[in-house]
Amino acid sequence: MSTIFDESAATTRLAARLRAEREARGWTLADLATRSGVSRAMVSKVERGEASPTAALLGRLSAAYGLTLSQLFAQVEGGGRVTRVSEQPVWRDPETGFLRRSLSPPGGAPMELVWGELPPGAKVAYPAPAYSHIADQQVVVLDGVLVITQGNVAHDLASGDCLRFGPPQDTTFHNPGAVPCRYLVAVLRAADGTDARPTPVV
DNA sequence: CCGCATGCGGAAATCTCTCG
DNA sequence: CGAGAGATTTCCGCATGCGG
Repeated sequence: MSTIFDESAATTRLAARLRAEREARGWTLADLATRSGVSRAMVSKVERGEASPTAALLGRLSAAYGLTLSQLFAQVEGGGRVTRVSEQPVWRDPETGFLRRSLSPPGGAPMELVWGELPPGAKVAYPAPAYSHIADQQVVVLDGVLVITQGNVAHDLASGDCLRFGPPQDTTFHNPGAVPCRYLVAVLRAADGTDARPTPVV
């Protein structure tokens, strides 16, 4: 019985991706733990698929790699110009039920589209480093209401409203409504040529 | 308020690799 | 082949959120 997506398969693929990224850099678990601020034990569990990382944890790991979350979720294979909905990498935050779908076809384009669904009352927090490799990011709300808080500034968004993100700050997505909030995110990656040395994370 | 489930981190145990 | 060092996994306890 195939659903639109398979979350356990997505978790397994993400785990493999995280390990591959670490090994490609020649980092040990301790190296990654130091750079991301996540404990060695937790990194090990996530890489083995024994723990489901929260959005905040994934944000820290992707920042340590110098990748956006979209790049982390992107399938390595591919190259077509169309990704069918059944092929789009999906990830659900176990803590909040937040659903994230990478829409853009793989292939390294600097711009990526991401689909988000936030359950009623749900709140997802991303640490500032998660945005450190993004040149520009804009969010448009499709259905429901969304409150995006950056630093100590809250932006109330309703259907059709669009927010352009500022410089990297701790950011919270909150759906204060009674129905799920659906929104679209356009991400422009920072052009940072050689990524041999990711920006150190505070 | 209590019990349960889950994410998380510290410390200990175990495994792997290198060198003499 | 054995010792030592480093890397990885496992165990255990704490914190938090949720439902009854």
